[in-house]
Amino acid sequence: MATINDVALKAGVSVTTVSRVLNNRGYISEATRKKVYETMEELGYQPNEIARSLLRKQSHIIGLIIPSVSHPFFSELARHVEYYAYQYGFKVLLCNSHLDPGKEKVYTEMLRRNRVDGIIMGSHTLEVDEYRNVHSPIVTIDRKIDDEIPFISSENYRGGELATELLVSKGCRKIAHICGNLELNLLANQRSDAFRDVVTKHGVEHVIIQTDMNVFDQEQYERIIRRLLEEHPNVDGIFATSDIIAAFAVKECMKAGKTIPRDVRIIGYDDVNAASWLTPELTSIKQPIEEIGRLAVELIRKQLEGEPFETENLLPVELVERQTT
Amino acid sequence: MATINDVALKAGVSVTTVSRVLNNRGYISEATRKKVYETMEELGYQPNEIARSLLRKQSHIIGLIIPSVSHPFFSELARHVEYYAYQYGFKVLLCNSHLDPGKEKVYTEMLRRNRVDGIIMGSHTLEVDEYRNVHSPIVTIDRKIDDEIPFISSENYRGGELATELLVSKGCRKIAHICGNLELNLLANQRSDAFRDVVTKHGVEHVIIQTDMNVFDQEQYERIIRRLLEEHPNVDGIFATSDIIAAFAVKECMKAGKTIPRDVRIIGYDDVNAASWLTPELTSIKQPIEEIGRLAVELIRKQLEGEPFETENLLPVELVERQTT
DNA sequence: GATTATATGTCAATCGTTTATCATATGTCA
DNA sequence: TGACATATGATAAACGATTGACATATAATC
Repeated sequence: MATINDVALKAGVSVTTVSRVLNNRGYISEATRKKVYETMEELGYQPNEIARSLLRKQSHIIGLIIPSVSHPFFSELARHVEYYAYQYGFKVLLCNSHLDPGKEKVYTEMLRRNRVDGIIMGSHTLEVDEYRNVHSPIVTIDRKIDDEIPFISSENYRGGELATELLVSKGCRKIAHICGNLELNLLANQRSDAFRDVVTKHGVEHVIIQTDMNVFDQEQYERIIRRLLEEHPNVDGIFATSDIIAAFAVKECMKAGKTIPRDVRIIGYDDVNAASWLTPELTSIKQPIEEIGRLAVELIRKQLEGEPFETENLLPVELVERQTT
Repeated sequence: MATINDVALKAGVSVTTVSRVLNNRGYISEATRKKVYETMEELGYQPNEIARSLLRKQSHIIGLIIPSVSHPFFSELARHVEYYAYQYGFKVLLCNSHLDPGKEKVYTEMLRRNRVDGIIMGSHTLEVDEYRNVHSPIVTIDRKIDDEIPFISSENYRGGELATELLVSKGCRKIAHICGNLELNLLANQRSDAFRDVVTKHGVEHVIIQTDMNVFDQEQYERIIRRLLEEHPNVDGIFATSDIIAAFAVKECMKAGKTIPRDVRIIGYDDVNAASWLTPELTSIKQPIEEIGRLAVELIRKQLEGEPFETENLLPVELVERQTT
């Protein structure tokens, strides 16, 4: 593979000159500039970014740690992160933690060894101290670590409120709430707080069920929901904490011979694309996934450039009513 | 950030010794090894992989270029690629081309500048020559470039056959086939060849409709299918070339008051996770996505290590019959 | 004719690591 | 005693670029 030396040699100029052309600094005549570009073309020369990174102490790489790209929410998030990263001149290193603390730790170390410019953390099984040990700019999605590390989240409490209020206002008398693991210190848990509050306020009967949030075990979802319907056959409203869970709820309800939304009203969360692929189309609480992705990259950039930035970033959510309520 | 020099200084040994510990070569006493490890721990030292990459001329990074991670097929593929890459000690750089030839070109150049060890190409808008210019190991998904570059695909013709035969055997009299852009030189187009052959063989009436394969324009799908149902109200079988398209077909058919599978039978392709989230669950042709991902990484590895490898890799497909047929 | 802007070159240091070479110990074994 | 194995160090080159300092040459400008 051609080096800057080869280019200089072949073009009959010095490496300094080639470097000047490459980086647009100092005086360069149009003639040599052209000559150099031609030679680079002929040799198929591409500057070695690794050498540049070493010198500049900037890799222009952002590490993205998420539970799994195959979860619709994170796959959409990853797409937007990649899109905006690219706009700002960053590349994205993809890491799926599968919510395994060991893997998550190893990934943060790997990213550190590779001197990434920043890390976007969407998976949270680590202890607070371990985040501080990372030493490079971090942005956290849906979890507040401390007052230093910026995080992005949407109005989870508001979302839970909107969802629950909707079910109540539609006349549901017994509402089930299916959420992720409440042990994990996630801001998403505020949705469940809101659920509890609203349902209590209106004196509506309710059930809360926790899952592992593990998309790969789809059978777990089926099992949990089937059990819910068996133990509480009179449930007439379900608020699921993700659209995927909601989709399974729809499926199991229909299997049980219930008509949606007549017998059971169901609302999901996130409003991923898949929510509108379903029949009936899923009512959901929309998170601004694109904006979350954009902001995450933006916050890394601001930290790098020493610009001031907000630590708390709460984005608005929105009720999208479709056919399941 | 601590360097190997800092470690050596603090541990009271030479850099050579630290390097020997780090790379497990030469003689090292247990005592110094321990001392060095402790010092690294204290300093939070992580070796600079950029410097290593420069010297070793190996970045241990694989570039993954796909149309979009938010398309379920590619999001699952990306997850498996990342998983196996990690097993082999590679990292994954994510690139979404959005099927834009310009972006795809720029991405291959970027990956080249970053000296990635290999590229997995799942997006194919480039000319054959441009693949050859990449110079690093490539694996292509679903497209054959030439006799040199290895590609992975599944038995597309067989898949098309299975799908079409199923619809015919269920008694469909007029079958629609919705496929991607047949201009792109993709092996997936063989599904359409099979469709044509089977349908002709049985003398069954049929329609073929092309789409842009652009997931982000979901309205396009809706429009296309709505038009199909208007212009050919007597269609009683639909073979879609992706599960997403099939999901929209299900939705539009139900909107048109048709019962599935009584009035219209629908079969998708890929068998992504989402296929079983739907109600009714989608019949589909299953591609071995995990194996495709595994093999892709494996083929990069083999090229790097100079091991012999197969150029043509055709993996088996499987009919998964569910509720839409 | 002196000054200045433009254009290019040489040289060497630097980024953080690895590794080869050579040197220098000490300890062990025949 | 000599030959080896073990353990560590000093030194320098290399990976591929960038950059500052300094030199030199031509052309344009006052």
